[in-house]
Amino acid sequence: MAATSSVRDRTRLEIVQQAMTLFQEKGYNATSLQDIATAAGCSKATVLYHFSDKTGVLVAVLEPSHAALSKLVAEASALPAAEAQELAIGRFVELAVEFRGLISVLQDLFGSLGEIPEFGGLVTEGLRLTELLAGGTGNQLELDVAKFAINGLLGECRHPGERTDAELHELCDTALRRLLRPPA
Amino acid sequence: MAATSSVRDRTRLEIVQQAMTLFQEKGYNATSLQDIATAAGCSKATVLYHFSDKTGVLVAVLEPSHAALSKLVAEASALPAAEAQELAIGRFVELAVEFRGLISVLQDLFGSLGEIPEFGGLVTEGLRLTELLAGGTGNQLELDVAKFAINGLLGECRHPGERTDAELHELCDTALRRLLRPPA
DNA sequence: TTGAAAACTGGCCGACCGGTCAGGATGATG
DNA sequence: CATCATCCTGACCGGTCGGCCAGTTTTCAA
Repeated sequence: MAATSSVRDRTRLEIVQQAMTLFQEKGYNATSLQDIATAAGCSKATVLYHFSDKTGVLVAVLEPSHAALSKLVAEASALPAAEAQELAIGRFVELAVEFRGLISVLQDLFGSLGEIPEFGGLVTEGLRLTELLAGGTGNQLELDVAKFAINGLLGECRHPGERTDAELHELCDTALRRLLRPPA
Repeated sequence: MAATSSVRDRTRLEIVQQAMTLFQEKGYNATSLQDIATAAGCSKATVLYHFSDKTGVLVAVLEPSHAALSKLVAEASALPAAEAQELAIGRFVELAVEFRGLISVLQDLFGSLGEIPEFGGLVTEGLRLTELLAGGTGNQLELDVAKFAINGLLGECRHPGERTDAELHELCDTALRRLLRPPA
């Protein structure tokens, strides 16, 4: 009974999907509410009827990937350092490939992400992921290299097409394993 | 006789310097012509008197770093692959540190850089740098890893303060040398 | 000193932005 | 069929943006 797709749900879904596409193509800031509304086949006012404001649309677009990241960090955190690093590398690469289109959206907002309360957790989990990738050592250089790795990976996923998922996966896996030293 | 700083040159310089600071602090898109004018102590119309449009200010701000990149690419291109790679790594790291503040500006514009004619050369030279860093091999994976490296380095230079130039230099050098295999 | 060229500015314009609101259309329920 | 909540929209608002232009001020050489 809960699975019936109400009119509400259908419209919301259409808005979120079209917004996701536009955010990936033009970036969050360069996409207007009118753009989203036109693509979704409704009026700008309708978008704002379903979402509190433009940020609300962004939160909905990013929700699945955010949840996946949270899950990864939680699982890896429960493991010893060495296994946690191994798990983090493998699953993070998978995640990056799966959500490759959304990554440019994130990069577009890196400076202002912290200012949106809904994304406080995302920032925290990003930092936690850095530690996991660094292999649990407190070594500052290794931590910074891990951040370097994340940046490289995020940047690499930006340019669309041209690369299959398999190719992207191999590239990210290779680069991460060259960069990240196993923990001492 | 050519070195006398005319009124024109003094105002232009002030505008460019203030614009550079603002672009670094808030990003290009988030900085308005009025912001630049206020910081430079003149009116918005004056900014547009000295520069054709907002893009013109950006071109002037980026000109020194663009020139430095061109020089690096030109010098390295004249060398055999192995020496070219070595030179490219060392000098590119130095460049990144020297212009670290401007890098966030570049990243802010990565999607739209190609649309500005003045920056066509910059994009071309970025691609050429990729080849040089990859060690001249046609190997696609190594080329992609080189791009990965550039992205990581650019991303790492974004966050201001906190890291001294020396620390940033060490980090970038370490990461690049781990990532980039010497040519076969 | 003077007059033309260079430098500068206030005020204005059209476009677009995110967001609000009163009211019309639609669909489920009795 | 009537009713009422849900869904949706056109019109509008205050604000910011990049850019333009007519006209004033400053500079500087003759």
